[in-house]
Amino acid sequence: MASRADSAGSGNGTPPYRYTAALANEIERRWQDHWESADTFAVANPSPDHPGPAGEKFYLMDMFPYPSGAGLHVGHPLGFIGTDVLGRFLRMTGRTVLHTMGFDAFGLPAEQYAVQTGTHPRTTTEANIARYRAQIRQLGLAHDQHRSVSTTDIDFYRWTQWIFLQIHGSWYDREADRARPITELEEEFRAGIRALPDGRDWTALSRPEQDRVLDDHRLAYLADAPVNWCPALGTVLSNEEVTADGRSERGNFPVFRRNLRQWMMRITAYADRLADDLDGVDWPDSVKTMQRNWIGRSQGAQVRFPVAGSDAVIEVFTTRPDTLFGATYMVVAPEHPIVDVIAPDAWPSPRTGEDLDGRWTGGAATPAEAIEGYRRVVASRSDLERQEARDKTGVFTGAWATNPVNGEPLPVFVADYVLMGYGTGAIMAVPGQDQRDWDFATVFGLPIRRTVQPPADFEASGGEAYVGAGPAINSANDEVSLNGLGVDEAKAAIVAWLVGRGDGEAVVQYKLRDWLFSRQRYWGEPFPIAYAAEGESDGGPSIPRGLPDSDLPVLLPDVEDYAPKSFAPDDRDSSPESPLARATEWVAFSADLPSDPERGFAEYLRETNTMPQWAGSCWYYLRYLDPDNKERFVDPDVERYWLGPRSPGDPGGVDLYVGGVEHAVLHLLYSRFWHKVLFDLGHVSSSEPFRKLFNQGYVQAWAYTDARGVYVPAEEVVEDASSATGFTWNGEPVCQEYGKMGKSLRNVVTPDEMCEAYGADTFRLYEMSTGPMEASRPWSTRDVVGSHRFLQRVWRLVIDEQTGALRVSDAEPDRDTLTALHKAIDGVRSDLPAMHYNTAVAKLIELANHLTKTYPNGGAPRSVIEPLVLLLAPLCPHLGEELWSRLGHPETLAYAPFPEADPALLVEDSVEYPIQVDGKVRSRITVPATAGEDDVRAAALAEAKVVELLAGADPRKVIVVPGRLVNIVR
RNA sequence: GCCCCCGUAGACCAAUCGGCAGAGUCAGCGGACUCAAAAUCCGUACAGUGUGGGUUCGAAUCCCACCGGGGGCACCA
Repeated sequence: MASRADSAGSGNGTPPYRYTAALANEIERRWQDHWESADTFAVANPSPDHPGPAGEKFYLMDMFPYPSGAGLHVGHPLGFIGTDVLGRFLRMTGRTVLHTMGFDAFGLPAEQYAVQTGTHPRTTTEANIARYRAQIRQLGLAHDQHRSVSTTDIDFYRWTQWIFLQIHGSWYDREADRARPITELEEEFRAGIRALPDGRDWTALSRPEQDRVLDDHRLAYLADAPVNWCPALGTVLSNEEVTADGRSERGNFPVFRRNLRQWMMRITAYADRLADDLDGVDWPDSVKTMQRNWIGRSQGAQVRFPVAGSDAVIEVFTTRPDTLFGATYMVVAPEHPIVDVIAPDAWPSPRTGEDLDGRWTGGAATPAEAIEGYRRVVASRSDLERQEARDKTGVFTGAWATNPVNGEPLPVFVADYVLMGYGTGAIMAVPGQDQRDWDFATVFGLPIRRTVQPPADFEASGGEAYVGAGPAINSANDEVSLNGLGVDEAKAAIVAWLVGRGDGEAVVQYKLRDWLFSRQRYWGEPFPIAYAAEGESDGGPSIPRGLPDSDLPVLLPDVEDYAPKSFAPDDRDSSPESPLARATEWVAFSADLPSDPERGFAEYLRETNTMPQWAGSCWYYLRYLDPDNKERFVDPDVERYWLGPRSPGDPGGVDLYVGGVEHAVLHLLYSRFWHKVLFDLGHVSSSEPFRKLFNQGYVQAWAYTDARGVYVPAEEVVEDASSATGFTWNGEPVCQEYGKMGKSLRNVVTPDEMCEAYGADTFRLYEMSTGPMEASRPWSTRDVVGSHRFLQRVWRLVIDEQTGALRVSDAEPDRDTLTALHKAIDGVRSDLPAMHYNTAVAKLIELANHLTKTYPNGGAPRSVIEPLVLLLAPLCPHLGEELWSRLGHPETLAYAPFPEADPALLVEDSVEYPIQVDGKVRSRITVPATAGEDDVRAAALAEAKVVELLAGADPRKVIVVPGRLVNIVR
């Protein structure tokens, strides 16, 4: 590495004015300073005295980074450089570009560092941000620095708290299908326009009772719900933060389901809109699919099965009501409360006369004993174990339910393949049409009845449950028959019948759960919420009270100890305890809260949880628009200008949002939800935050392990054909593997090293030329020199390496050179906006190579060199500015017009056509570019080799593809 | 298990509508410069597109099956 850095610098024989790393660094510093002092990339908002920038606006955005202590590696800036190239190109084509970068700075690592060292997380965070800013600055990114924000800025999180209060102060009106202020709901209750869900009279309720009714409707609410408790982290986590195998995404610690009282966000109210509105945004299909899967909408029916000898009714959700006649048993989740209601004291006498199947009872003396035993087994298994062991287990509850379609008795089981968290936590089991039910029925000796006719060879070829389409069979009672109907018709028919009898109805189910929004951490936004210290007048649970806007921001208090109470990773019975709870001076305060009007001036206790890291990232793109606004989170006119819909049906939003696909569900779903709440409440004019989303690829890297499997420093590994693995480190063979760049794999390369060794422009060019923006690609330090050589050639075309003088001439370029230039312009102009930077670079290299060859002793025409410099400038802005200024232009080229291709110069004078005979290239002809199809055909048929091959016979077919080829079929 | 994406020279990557497999970079090879080396420059070889079928005058491109790699979901009724 070190030797490469030296070699790219100036050596003894190096000409004095060569474009070396040292010169590049000097140029880059100078232009970065210039851009900063001239405020080149600042962009103004429209205002009454300033109607708005002239060009059509473009709001360009990167997913903002978390400023980690490790700093940037060469993988991080890939997207940042890509958006910068696009932004610079758009500016040169007359667009008004808003591009800046902020920091997502709340979160665990700074807090964990604080716990270890006692340093305040703000200190660490600010130092990391400063380092990031310096690293980003040296890359020459054209950001409007005035608009940069950090989620940890008090000025920023004040508005995060304000938005929380908006959400807390809202409810979802199903009829209007939008959120409305909770005060309007209260008014409707008071006026009697809207009935209370449980039929009580609003005016007869006490104030705390009224408040609890309202709390039940709020979009942010406290709930005792099963949450993901991570003892090792000492905090609860959202569903999205838990991996499929039941561990924390951060740290990979065990997570347990526990009932705890926590803040939730009613994102489920928006499930339909979040799914449907994906149709209107320009996002990758993969991300849309992931969000749709996560929301998991499915159409089906809810059906009620009465329990024999009891008032209890088991309600099930099914997507296949057409198979109702095939139900042969039922299953409820082990945690389902109805289990305790329906289980009889003793095993029922078997209906058929023989003894109850031993497999059903698990050998227990009573149903209660069997259920208790099974619950214990289930609880002791982790989510991971449950998924690995997919053998069906369960136990009979002793209860029988009645199938509403035919009155058949169905034994009711508990089994952990039915989940409490989905649907109603109970199913009707149809083994004939569902593989899971088939498996369970096989284990427990339950009957199997087909109600959909499988194909003829289905069972012969080993088919078990048949889940495909087909005519219904065995499905009729005295009133309704499904037999012969297709699946969809059968569903409609049976649902209509169920509805008529009051036994069920069509419903829609979602996998999406409400969003767990509180964390037991220090380094996050405090909630603007308080609870009456003396409790509620009726002695019921405390009611959370929103603080008035005038009390914002609620500042994070200083504390001695930043750590939440954490526990052994597998201590499932531990309970969370927030670090803020220990800041007793901060927690207790006196106030006269408007949200608690009856109490008057009283003692309150603050909420001691903090918000999750997602809170700030849910709306930062709005603050970029108006970062200094003291009155509002964003001025409505400013929001409408940058984000507003541009045509009917357009959702509005950021014009291009670039980031990794890892946020496909979490961040992108949460921010869409917040944005829609703000839209419903009239605070923003756009109904979606991000009109277009683009997922950039990752820079990956090779890593090497020695014989013990330990990672060795990748930069010290050499290729060695004599080694069995092809690589050696200190002479010892090492194995190559491919993965993320990171400290643990010992393969980190930093942009700082690259800037030092080659300059930022070389680094930018290299990253952009290694592949299309959406592709992941391996990092290869030794390849960077190729980009550097190209920039040296460009430099040499303009500047004499010996004297430093300009080498360009005022000569007229020849026709070939003009065509080469205009082809390059044409290509680059279409490649850059498509973010096909790799091919744009190739076209620039081609042009530079043409010029080098055509003008080997200098004197390339200024009329070609200047467009070349402008074409290169978005990719290599420092070099672009430097050459532009040396060519005699005093103004920055950041807003110079991007060259346009002259179509007349794109066409060659003549075209060479390959002549295929029967698909094989046999000959070539050259015809004038103006030749028509008939001329080309005639010329091809007259060609000597063709005449010879045809031997006088008429060809069967002659295909002329204009500009491409001729194919003659004999 | 289900769904999605991707397989092109030694490596990274190009190839409008199906139309001559090659734009560019690295590495390789040969040469110029040099006492020599580095740097720089010039020149150059290299694959028939993962495999097997199909459609077509013509397939990297479209269709089917399989193999390999990556990602997502995963007992969601």
